[in-house]
Amino acid sequence: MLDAGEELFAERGFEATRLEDIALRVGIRRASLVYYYPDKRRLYDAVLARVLGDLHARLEEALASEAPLPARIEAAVSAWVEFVGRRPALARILLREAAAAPQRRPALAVHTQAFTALVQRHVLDRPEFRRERLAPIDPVHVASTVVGSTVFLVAAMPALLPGGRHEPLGKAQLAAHEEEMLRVVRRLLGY
Amino acid sequence: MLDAGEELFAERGFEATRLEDIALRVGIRRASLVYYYPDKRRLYDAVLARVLGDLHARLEEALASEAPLPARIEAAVSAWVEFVGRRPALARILLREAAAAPQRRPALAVHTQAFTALVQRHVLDRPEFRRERLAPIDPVHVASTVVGSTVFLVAAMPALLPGGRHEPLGKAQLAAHEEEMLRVVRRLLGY
DNA sequence: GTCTATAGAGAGATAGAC
DNA sequence: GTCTATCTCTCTATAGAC
Repeated sequence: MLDAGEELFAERGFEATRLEDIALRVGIRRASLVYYYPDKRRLYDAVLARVLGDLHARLEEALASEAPLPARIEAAVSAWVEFVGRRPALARILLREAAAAPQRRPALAVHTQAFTALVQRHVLDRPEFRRERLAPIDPVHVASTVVGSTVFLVAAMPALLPGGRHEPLGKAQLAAHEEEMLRVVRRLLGY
Repeated sequence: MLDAGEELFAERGFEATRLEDIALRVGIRRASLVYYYPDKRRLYDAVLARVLGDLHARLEEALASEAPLPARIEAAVSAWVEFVGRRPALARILLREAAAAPQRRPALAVHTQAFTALVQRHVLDRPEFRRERLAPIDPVHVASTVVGSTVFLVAAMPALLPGGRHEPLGKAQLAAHEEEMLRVVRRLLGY
């Protein structure tokens, strides 16, 4: 049910997705959805909460290890790329949320806070981080670059490749992208 | 009229945008829109055609100059960043189109062709390009990185910055991003 | 060109049986 | 839990006056 919603909301957007289609994919009728979620918006919220929760858990795992700081950051970037590569619906959902005017994304706002807190706790607040000689770059800019190029690649690129082969993106391309992201982060963080 | 459509389609998406709102912004009534565009989809197509046409013209200007190849490529990247920075609605529209499942973006398909042809003609087909010692990287990947990180930054970042200041993105941040994109392109193209 | 008025379709939400 | 049936609303599209 959340699976069906995740896929359809991602591919069509909230407004264009019909509850009928979600129900059909699950194998029940539209009215039966109400038994689980009182309305469309709450179903969407549940989809968003689940996928972002999963991502959050994965990133926390990478960031909270015992390894030194640069290795932990790189592990988080790798985890991110791998996670999105395996779950392209997240890429599409983030693209759509990013496209919406800021005042039109109340659902996402709650979650972004959790991610900034995560980075704050495991990176920015750490004494090792303060000792790093950083390039004079806004960390939000770094995050935006990594997130933006990854989601765009995962969502848009398969269709642009010759041969008509779509999802999922090839392993080689994903690995190349991961390398590229690591390079960007290393340079921006100045180590 | 195209201005109003561009902004609203960008911020809300095609489905969620009401013709009523577009008409209101123009200062006429909904039914009067029909005099110019027979239906909603054609208005959207016209919006897309205009903004992508403008971008195409700007990029062609940058790519068709007499300068040597690396300089022309860099000019195109700079033109791209500057163009999107001044027209954030394009960023949002591209984000939405990228998010849509491939088979659900007939409108964009026509235009992407024009851009790949542009690159083909002014870059890939040039003998100078063939002589370059390139990193073994897919040019589509390069384009995806530049486009994706820029549109995401322009659309999403203003809201993430402290102070509640939204659009447009500050000049300093845009300039920093442009530098970053140039660096990525230079490295990926191997010069 | 722009309007008012209305038709018509589609979709979410609700009621209540089984 | 899942269904059928229906209500209600919103929005696009159309007709036709000015």
